[in-house]
Amino acid sequence: MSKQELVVLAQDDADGCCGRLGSAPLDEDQAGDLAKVFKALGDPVRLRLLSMIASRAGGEVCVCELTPAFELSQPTISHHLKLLRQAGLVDSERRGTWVYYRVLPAALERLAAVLTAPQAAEVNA
Amino acid sequence: MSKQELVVLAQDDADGCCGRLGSAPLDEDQAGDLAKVFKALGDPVRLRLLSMIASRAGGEVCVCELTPAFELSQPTISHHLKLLRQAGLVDSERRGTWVYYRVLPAALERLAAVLTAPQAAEVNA
DNA sequence: AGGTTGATTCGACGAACATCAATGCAACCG
DNA sequence: CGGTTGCATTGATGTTCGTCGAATCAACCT
Repeated sequence: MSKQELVVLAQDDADGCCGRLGSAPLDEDQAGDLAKVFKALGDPVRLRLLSMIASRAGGEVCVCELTPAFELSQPTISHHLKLLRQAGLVDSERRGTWVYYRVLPAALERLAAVLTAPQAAEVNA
Repeated sequence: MSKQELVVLAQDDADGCCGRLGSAPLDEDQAGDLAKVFKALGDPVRLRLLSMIASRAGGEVCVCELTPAFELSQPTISHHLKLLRQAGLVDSERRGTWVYYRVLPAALERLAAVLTAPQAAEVNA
């Protein structure tokens, strides 16, 4: 089920200091990978889906619970969930009849780290 | 120059607990506003532009320095900078002949906060 | 004023995207 | 087995987006 996720969220920051926006200009590859993830977040429906999954106590939400929360067709919701999966933000698991989605916290953390300023050299006040 | 920025990055978190993804499902408005910002980040060129601006020690970068860093036309770069501006991520100022861009750190911080998990109620291990 | 350089705006075009109806696949149940 | 329900995939369509060339605006400099 969790086939091809993006690597940018899984890498272990081996090269000293990753891809923080404020540390050094991103090269094309880093920017391309990161852009795919942010693009996945750049849709209201996907953001709501992600927040519905992330804010669930048990950590898991059934698709059967997500779909009726929107005034969109079932294939459309499925499509958005697929994009969130391919972005490496969530994972899914089938248990019997139903499919459950779960957030991959490491992905969100890494993304937040990218945005966190490394209080770069006195941002001249 | 800094005309219409999005409000989502400027609000002061008055309503108890903002729009953290893990706290509660986002409503349509929150999701819509946030999506605009993430959409602005969902392009490799804009990410590189933002990182070039953010990683600059002085905090400011001249457009004349950004444009030649890409194999794209000047209008295209200007367009991307405009989107970053409208997303409330950067601000620009004209000084004489040249225009300088600067990151709005609060915007990035707020965005990072949205992605930061509030270690919600025991993510059942 | 006229000319030059830096930057934004405009108009157009192809690519990518969000959406849906129809179909396909998987698991349950009689 | 055949029927039903839950979810994913396919194919098609209207919209948005990224890009460019051309035109425009802003500031400098004779």
